[in-house]
Amino acid sequence: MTARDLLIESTKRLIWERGVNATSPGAILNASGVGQGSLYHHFSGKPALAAAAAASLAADLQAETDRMLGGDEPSPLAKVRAYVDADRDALRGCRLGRLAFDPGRDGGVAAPIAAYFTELQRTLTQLLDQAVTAGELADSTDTTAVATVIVAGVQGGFVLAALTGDPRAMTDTTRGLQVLLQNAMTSHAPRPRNQ
Amino acid sequence: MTARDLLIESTKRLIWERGVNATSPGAILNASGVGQGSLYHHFSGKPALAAAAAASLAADLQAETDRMLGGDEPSPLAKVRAYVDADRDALRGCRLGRLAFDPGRDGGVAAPIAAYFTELQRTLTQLLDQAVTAGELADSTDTTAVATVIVAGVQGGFVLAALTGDPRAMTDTTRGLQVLLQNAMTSHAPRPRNQ
DNA sequence: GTCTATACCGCGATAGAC
DNA sequence: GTCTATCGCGGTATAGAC
Repeated sequence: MTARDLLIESTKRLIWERGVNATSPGAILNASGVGQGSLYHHFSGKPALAAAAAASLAADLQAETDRMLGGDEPSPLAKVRAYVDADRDALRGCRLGRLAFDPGRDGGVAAPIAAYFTELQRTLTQLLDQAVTAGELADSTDTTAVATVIVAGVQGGFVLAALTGDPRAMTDTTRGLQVLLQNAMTSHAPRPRNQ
Repeated sequence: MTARDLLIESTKRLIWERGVNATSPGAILNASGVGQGSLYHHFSGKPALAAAAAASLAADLQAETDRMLGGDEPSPLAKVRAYVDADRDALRGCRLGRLAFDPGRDGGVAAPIAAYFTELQRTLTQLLDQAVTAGELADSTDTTAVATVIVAGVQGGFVLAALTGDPRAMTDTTRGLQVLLQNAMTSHAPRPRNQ
């Protein structure tokens, strides 16, 4: 493994554990076993290295969600349900979401993260639209709102689990999201509104 | 205002803006106009000051939610709906939730925050239980899951808004949560007067 | 109680040898 | 390309005068 790759891999791991701001070049050099000169040879400085690591993390997550939400096999709704129920290490936090309020999240780091979440929200909305077309969900379903609350719910599950130290915050949250999807299904279509 | 209070108020403001780890004693002294000696006279160090500020922030939020969820006037479900639709400055983040992955969130800071969220989740669950008893929600409602996904959804809305720079992430999320509550209502329940 | 002066250390980066 | 040596700066805290 080249020094450049070692630096990126170590930075990715440290960013997941402590965030960008709290990850120092010294810690990265320690973790990677690379000398200081290599860092500043391959990158202009810490911000550039952090940006490269963030882009790689975003690519990793993108690949994982693609594997879960792509393909033609299960129904659109089943894919969304699978995303909600995916295995998550609740206490470690989302590799990207945990950086939302990290002071080290400058432009270079922020861009790939924003792109990942925008794309995830778009993909889920499309799947929900397909589920409506396929008759899996009621016609009246607000697919944008449902897709957003799913992504937000998962991120908030990570936040609550970390804050309380209790991973059940995540499982309770995803159970609530499944209730939302269940009640949106056509067999349980919303009752007529009185008015 | 005493020096001690000035220090706590300035620290609260800076913690909201940058988090605990990225708030230095120097910045606090600058913001408060207090001398360095006063800080270390009233507090053993930065961790103790941060803990006092976190406790004060938690008390502020507790008072705000008490005002919204307490009293006997509106129905239990209407209170929960009001919490979901409360005014929020999405891009600034939740004063407490944004600290979930802050490396400076040590035991002294973490405890009052965890207590606030545990209590909020408990209160919402109770209100939802009352709503079931009152016939506002279906008997089969998983009140723990719904309460948790509401708290998590709001926190995740903050996260997504910050990550994408778009406050609509919060409004889309709360709309999704209202759909969840709407679909959990019983057909015979009186509808809330707002929306 | 509050102030200024001082100290120590690690962060982030540069210089220049090999 | 990689290494070690060095630098300036700010974070965090202590000392001691007033």
